[in-house]
Amino acid sequence: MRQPATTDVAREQACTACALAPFCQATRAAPLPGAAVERGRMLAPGEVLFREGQPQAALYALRAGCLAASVADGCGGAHIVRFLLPGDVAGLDAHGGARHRSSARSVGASEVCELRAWHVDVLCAMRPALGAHLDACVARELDDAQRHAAALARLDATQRVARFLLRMARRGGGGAGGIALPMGRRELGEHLGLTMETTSRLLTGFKARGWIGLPPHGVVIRDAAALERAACQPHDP
Amino acid sequence: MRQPATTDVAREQACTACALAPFCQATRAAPLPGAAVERGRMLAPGEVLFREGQPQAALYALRAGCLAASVADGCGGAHIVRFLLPGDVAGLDAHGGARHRSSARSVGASEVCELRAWHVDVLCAMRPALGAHLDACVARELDDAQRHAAALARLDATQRVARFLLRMARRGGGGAGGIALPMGRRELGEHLGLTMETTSRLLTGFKARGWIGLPPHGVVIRDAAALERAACQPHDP
DNA sequence: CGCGATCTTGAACACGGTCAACTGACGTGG
DNA sequence: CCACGTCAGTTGACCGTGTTCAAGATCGCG
Repeated sequence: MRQPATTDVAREQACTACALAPFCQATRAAPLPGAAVERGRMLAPGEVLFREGQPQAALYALRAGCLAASVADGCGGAHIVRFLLPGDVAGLDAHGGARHRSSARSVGASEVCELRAWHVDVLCAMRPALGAHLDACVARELDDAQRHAAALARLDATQRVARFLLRMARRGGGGAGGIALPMGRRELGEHLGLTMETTSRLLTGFKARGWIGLPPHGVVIRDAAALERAACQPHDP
Repeated sequence: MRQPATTDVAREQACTACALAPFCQATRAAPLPGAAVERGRMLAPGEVLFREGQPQAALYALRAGCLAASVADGCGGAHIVRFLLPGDVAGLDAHGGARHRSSARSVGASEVCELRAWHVDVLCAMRPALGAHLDACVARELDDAQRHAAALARLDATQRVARFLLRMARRGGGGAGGIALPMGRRELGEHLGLTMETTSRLLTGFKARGWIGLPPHGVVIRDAAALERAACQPHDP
């Protein structure tokens, strides 16, 4: 739960559940033509993987660390649409088009595998199942985005933070005992539509009630049932 | 601008810009095998086209009227993710999966064309360009959803309403002079993350400043520049 | 040790929600 | 034809949540 767990163990865990596994030599029984996935590119903290409007160069599978996907709000600000954890794919926002519609930035240090865009096209043309797999990934992102919008529109701050923690836990954000929270309070707020201050207050509030623990750069969930309750009923003191 | 303009003229306008045109006999030079699109199914006001969790039966192209796409918020409420206008496609949320992840309800009376799901698969397998076309439609929906989330998270009520009006105008929600607003204030609020009252206040506020006119079931934009300004700078009296 | 960034905590304010009353359009039935 | 009911929209007064501004705590790092 310290800084990004870039051990070999963590990387291999990510690979078995990686969304690009069907494209990857390392995890396939039947080999694919050509060396599909280029592995192990490192990203420095804050480094930008791609930016809104840029032509799509590749798909990226996150092996270790954490990425933030964001879109500009047209008024000088940006909203973090989602956080990517090991095993997730970045760059699918350009699927069916040629240009990225969102940006991706590394939170802390990260490691990604690259699958060149032209390679994606070639492989999907040869194996229709691969194209369908990507379609399913995009559909899941669409569903995510719509549910996120629904949460922003209808839930109060407490519900949003509680849901976020439960979701991170369900996604296995760190496995043993605690969830890793590599992003700062400000970035958390930029994702949940809250200010840094409100986010901080709510987290310490949860901690004060014994629902969570707050080690540095992480969270441990102590009372999931209480969080589930808070995630649904509005206006709970 | 009265009730849904279900004239033949309006229908044909929708057809030329329809997102399912590549699948439709009526608009293609080169015919497709089989009668692909079944045209002209009528929907009563409030009628549900499909619901979250149901298996996907078809894609639907809206010919006339207006649909509301919504997702449940998990707490007994629902959020309207977007409004569909003539020429838009409904049902793409199940692309790459088998079940709908959102619901679609008719606002007022509507008319849709159906393209059976199995037919979509067959045609996409035969003509890869058709599959790519649908991918592009899904990508646009994803982008829409993410920008909508950004607006809900970072913009105040005035900015959201102003943007909504400009967007509707840009989408050609009714052509000559005025935009059709078939949905009620409540539904408008359910889309913008506001209450009926706030939505009403802001619209009448815009009208009082001469920025818009408010005929029944519609809006006319009188000062687009002022709305653009309001859409960006926050907290304007 | 001291500087800077991140996080926490406090107090006052304002935006938008809530509750409530009122208006006007429409449709039904006496 | 008007009385009546309903429903969508409008308007007003009040209040609460989350923001804003500001000060202090905590930690990492040179």
